[in-house]
This record gives sequence, C-alpha cells and structure tokens, in this order.
Amino acid sequence: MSRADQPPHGDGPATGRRERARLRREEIILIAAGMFAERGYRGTSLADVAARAGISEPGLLHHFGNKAGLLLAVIERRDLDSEAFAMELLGMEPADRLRALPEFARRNRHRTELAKLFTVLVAESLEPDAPGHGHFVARYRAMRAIVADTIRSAQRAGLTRAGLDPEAKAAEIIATLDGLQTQWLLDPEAVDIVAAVEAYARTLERDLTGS
Amino acid sequence: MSRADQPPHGDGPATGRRERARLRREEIILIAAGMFAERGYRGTSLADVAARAGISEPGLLHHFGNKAGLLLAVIERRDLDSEAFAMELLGMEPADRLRALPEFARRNRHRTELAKLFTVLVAESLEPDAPGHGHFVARYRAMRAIVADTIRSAQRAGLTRAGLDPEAKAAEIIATLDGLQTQWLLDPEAVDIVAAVEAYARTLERDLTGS
DNA sequence: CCTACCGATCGGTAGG
DNA sequence: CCTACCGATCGGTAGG
Repeated sequence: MSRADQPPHGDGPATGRRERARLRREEIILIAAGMFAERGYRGTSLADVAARAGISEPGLLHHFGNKAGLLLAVIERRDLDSEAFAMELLGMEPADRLRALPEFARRNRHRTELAKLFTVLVAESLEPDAPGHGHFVARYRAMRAIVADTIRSAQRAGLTRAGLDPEAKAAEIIATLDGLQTQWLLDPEAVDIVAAVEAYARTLERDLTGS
Repeated sequence: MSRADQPPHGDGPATGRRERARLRREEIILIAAGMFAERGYRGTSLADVAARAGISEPGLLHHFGNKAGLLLAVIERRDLDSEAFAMELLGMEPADRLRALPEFARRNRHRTELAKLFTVLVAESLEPDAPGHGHFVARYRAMRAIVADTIRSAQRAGLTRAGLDPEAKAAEIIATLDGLQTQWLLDPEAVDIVAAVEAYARTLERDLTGS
C-alpha cells in the first residue's frame, strides 16, 4: 500500500484539521475528568460524556476507541499536572521541599476536582484487571522512589537522621497526604486540609531531623 | 389494634420462618459485600448479586427495598466488625493501644476483602448525594473523636507530650493507616502492610512521647 | 464525526 | 391479613 505517501492536499487545511481534532480531544478529556471525579469511572456513561461534550457516542468513540481508552486519556492528562508538580518540587533544595507541602495543599484546595478524580480512580483501580491498574501501580512506585531519593539525599547532606528507612518513610508520607485528602474530600467542613498538612509538615520535620 | 398480641400459632414455625429470613439476609449481605469490594457499588448489578445468592432480583429487593438499601445493609454489617475492633482497642490501657496496631494490620492481611470494601465504598461516597455519604462522614468523625480522646487521656496520664493537638493528630493517624492500606491493596508485592504499620507505630511512639 | 441501530443488561415493579 | 418469595416484564440505558 502507498501508506508512506503524503495526502495530496497536505498543506494548511490538513494540519488545521488535526489541530482542531486535538483541541476537541483535549476539551472532551477535561469534561470526562470532571464527570469521573463526581460519579467515578463506573458511574459515568459514555452517553453522559457525549451529551455534555455536544457529540454523539460514536463520535466520542472515534477519538478514544472505547470507554477504557477515554479513562487512560484522562489519567495521562492528569499525570501531566502531577509531573509539573514533581518537577517543581525536585527543582527545590531538599530542605525546602518539606516547607512546600502546605503550599501545594493550599493550591489543591481550589482544585477539589483534581483531588477527587485521583481518589476515586485509584479506588476503582485496585483490582489487577481494572483498566487503570497498571498505571496507578507504576505511579505509586515512582512517587515512593522520588520521595525516598529525596530522603536519601537529605541524609547524605546531614539534614535527616541516618537511622530511618527511606522507602518505608516515603510510603508513610504519601499515605498520610492521601489519607488526609480523602478525609477532607468526604467532610470539608470537619477537616481543614491546609491546616492538617501544615501540622503534618511540622510532625514530619521533627521526625526527619530527629529533634 | 391488637398488635401486642402474639399470633395464635406463635410457637415454632412462625419464629422459625423469621429466623430463616434473617439468616438469608445475612448470607446475601456477605455475598454483596464481597462483590462490592471487588467491583464497587456502582460496578455491581443487582442481577449479579441475585445470581450469586441463588435468588431472583425481586426476591433480593424484597429483603432490601432497593440497591441503596442493600448498600446500607452491607455498610452496617461492616460496622459491626469495626465496632468490635473499637471495643477491643478501648478495652486496653492507652499505652497498649499503640502496640496493638501492627497486630490489627496482621489480622487484616488475611481479610483483604474487608479492607478493600472500605476503601472502595468511601471513594464512591465522597459526593454528598451518595447513598453511603452520611454514614461515612459520621464514621470518620467518630473515629477521629475516639482517637483524639485516647490521645487526651494519654496526655493527662503524662504518657504523651502536652504540646500536641489531639484532633489534628487523630486525623493524621487515621489518614496514614488508610493511605498505607490503599497502597498495599493496589500493589501488595511492593508494599508489606504489616512492616509498614509496624514502622509507623514506631514513628508514632516517638512522635507522641516526644523522645 | 453522523444516523441508525445491535445484543445484553440496568434498577425496579407488576400480579399472584 | 401476614411472610417470603416467584416468573415475567416494565421503560430506559449500557458499551459498541
């Protein structure tokens, strides 16, 4: 087949069409993310997403193949935000990273939807055959590795006490932040997420320095 | 009305029929709990539960009214276990309660299903209009209150340092245990829940005593 | 990306 | 008049 050939009209309009499709995709992903956050992946139908996006169900499936494809697109999109966060954190001195936690909590406070999306999708991905399972397993392993590396470099710099297991502490830190987030999402009137993370940052500072 | 009267044939058969119904209900609740744990509330159909229980859907609904009624029955049943746990913990001296945490993790290790059920249902109950929302809000408030009370009494006994906010610490402790559980459920090969909780109990002991 | 559909399954209810 | 269900089917919706 002549698959390697460029289409004869591959100048302006073709690129514009692809660009338009990409923007439409992006738009649908944001709509789907909002609905997954509120009702979960299982609680959201393709028809719901299509209606909100002003598209037919077959049109929706043209972009994402099937419902799991839409989920993976949402997860990947959400990961771009997380990566930006990780890069920002890794750009700081290890000693400053701890102090940055409440700032991120403060930022997330106004993006409830992102936090909710994450909590809901992880719970729907616990089973090995869930569409997002492999992704979240890899994501948590990477998160633990990054935090453990930070702890190790802080130990080498003498900022953190040596008798502390970096891997175990990394799991514990991520667990606490996740758990506080869940309590806040469930009951925002009873749990002040910024104050809770600030208090935990102080706990953690004492714990890490051993003071 | 003569509602206070016993039925004229209120010897064996009548009581036996009610008792049989109660046992059938209990049996169905356990089946539904297992399915909710694996596929979530939204991912489980009444037809799935009915088929596994060897009952028709109308038969199922006769017992629970509607799907949300089944969920609430599962949650209440799960709470009986939690209450037993709480009573066991509250029966100990405050100083021993911390040491009991790894033992409970060890016990839960063989009851993955219960842990999974809890994680999945909480995530499906974040929205205020979710059927289990009110229940989980109340449950977390009660849990925080119990842990905070334990901390306060340990402070009065001089076992725990005074400069520590009992409510904030309670939220933090529950958050860490929940979060570790989620990481373990997602990736049991990478996260050893017993070791993680043991390590956290040590962290917590240093934190509480201020040593 | 559309209209026009499919096999099946959804939560819930009818009469008996 | 009660209980504990049954087989059949309701109007709509699921993913594709």
